Amino acid sequence: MTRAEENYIKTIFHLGGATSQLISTNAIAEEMETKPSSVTDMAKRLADKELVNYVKYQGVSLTVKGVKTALAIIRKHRLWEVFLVKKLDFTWDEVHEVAEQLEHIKSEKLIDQLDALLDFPKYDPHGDPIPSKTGEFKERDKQLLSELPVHAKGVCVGVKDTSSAFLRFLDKNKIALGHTITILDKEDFDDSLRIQIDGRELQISNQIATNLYVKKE
Amino acid sequence: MTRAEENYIKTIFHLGGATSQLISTNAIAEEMETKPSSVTDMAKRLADKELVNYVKYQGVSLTVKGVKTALAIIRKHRLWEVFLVKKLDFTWDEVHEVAEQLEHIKSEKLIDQLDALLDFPKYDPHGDPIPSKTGEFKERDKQLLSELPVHAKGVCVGVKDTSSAFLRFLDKNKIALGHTITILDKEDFDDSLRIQIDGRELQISNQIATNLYVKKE
DNA sequence: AAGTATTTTTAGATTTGTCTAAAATTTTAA
DNA sequence: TTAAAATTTTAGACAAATCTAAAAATACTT
Ligand SMILES: [Mn+2]
Ligand SMILES: [Mn+2]
Ligand SMILES: [Mn+2]
Ligand SMILES: [Mn+2]
Repeated sequence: MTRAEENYIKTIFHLGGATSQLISTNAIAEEMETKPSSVTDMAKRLADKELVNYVKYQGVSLTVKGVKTALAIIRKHRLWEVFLVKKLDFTWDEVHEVAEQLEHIKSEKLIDQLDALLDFPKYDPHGDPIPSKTGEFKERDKQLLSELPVHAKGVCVGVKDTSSAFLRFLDKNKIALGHTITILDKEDFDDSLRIQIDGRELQISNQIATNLYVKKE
Repeated sequence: MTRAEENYIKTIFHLGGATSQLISTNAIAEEMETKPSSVTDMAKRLADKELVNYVKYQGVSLTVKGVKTALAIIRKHRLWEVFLVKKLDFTWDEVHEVAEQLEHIKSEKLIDQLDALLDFPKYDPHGDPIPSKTGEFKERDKQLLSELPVHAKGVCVGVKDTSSAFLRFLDKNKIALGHTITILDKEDFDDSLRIQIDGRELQISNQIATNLYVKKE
C-alpha cells in the first residue's frame, strides 16, 4: 500500500468507522484538504484493491479488509504518539505531526517491540484507545464535560479538539488527563462553568467544556 | 526533499564521499538497482537544486550543500539503527531495512531527543561512526583483519560486509564488536587464519578476514 | 414536477519518478 | 587513428497522485 492509499483509508475510517454508511466524496475531500475529483480517482483505486465499497455518486465505505488496514495504521499512529511523549519528552501538542509520518513505517517487529517498550499502553496521549495487534478496539466510556450536571464529578480522560491551541490552553491551565473535575456552577447565559480541579477553582467557557471528555464517577 | 532525492544523495555520498571526484551514472544506477537513464534525469533535478555538480557524460559529485544533506540522512539512519538494537531488541542484521525507512522521517526534535535517549552514541551497530548534529564525521582508525601480521592483536571494531548472511555468521561464531582477536597463524595456501578470540581458537577463511575491521593494539 | 443548486464524475493536464529504445558521446583497442 | 564497444543522454511512454474545467447525476425548492 502506498502512503496516499493509507491516508485515504484512515480518513474514511475516521469519518465512518467500521459501519457500512457511505462516506461522500466531498466529506473526504474536505477532511483531507484535497479536491473531490482526486477522491473519486482514489475511490476507484481502493475499490480495485477491495479496501472500500464504492457506489458511484453515493460514496465509499470500508470493507472488512479496509477496516483491518485502518486499525493497523491507527495502532501505529497512537503507539508512536505514546513513544514520543514517554520516551522523547514531546508535549501532547507536538506528537501528531511526527506520528503522521511514523505511522507509515512498515515493520511488524518494530511495532510489536515498541508496544512492549511502552508497556502495552491502552490509550494515547490524547486519551484515544490503541487498537490491539489483532484489531480489538473499544471506545472508552466517556462524555463531554458540558453534558455533566451541576455538582457532578468526573475524571478527565480525553480531548475532542486535538489542536495545538487547545492542548496548550489546557497545559497553561494545568488541566491534564487523570485529573478529577467537579462542576461547581453553570452559567445559563453563556453555558460557561465554574469547576474545581486539583484543589483550584477555574472558570471555563462552553467551548472548552464541549471539547473535554470526562468519565463520570 | 523527496525520498527519492534523499536516496540518490545518500548513494552518491556512499560512492564518492565529500570528494569532488565525479561518480558515473552507471555506478549510481548499479548501486541503486535502477537504470542509467533514470539517474541522468535525477542528476539534472539535483543539479537544479544545487545538491550536486553535474557534468554531462562525466558524472556527479556532491556540493557542500549535498554533503551536508547526506550526513544528516546518515546520522538519522545510524541513530535509528542504534535505537532498534538497544531499545527494541533487534539484531544487527535486522536493522538496516527498517532504518532505510526511518531515516526519511522529518523532525529535528525527534532526532535530537533520540540521540539523547541513546546517550549520544558515537558508532552504529556495525561500527560505523555517527555524524554529529553539525555534520562532524571522522572515520575510525581501523584496518582489515586480513592486513594484520601473524601474532598481532586487535579489537574488533566494525564490519565491511553488512549482509545478513555475514552478520549472522559472526553471531553464530560469537564474533562481536569489542572482542579482542589475536592472529595465531596464517595459512599461505588460502590465506585463512587461525585466531584466538574470547579464549577460544577459531579457523576463519580469508573472505571473513577481509570483511572484519579491527583496531590494532 | 420542473427548475435550480449542489455534488460527483469525466476529461485532460501536470509533476515525480520510472522505464525502453534509439541517438550521441566517450573509451578502448586494433 | 579509425572502428568497435561501452557509456550516457534523449525521446517518448507510463503509473501514481494531484489539479482545473466541463459534463453528468443527484438533491433541494418552489
Ligand atoms: Mn494524532
Ligand atoms: Mn492522538
Ligand atoms: Mn544501515
Ligand atoms: Mn549501519
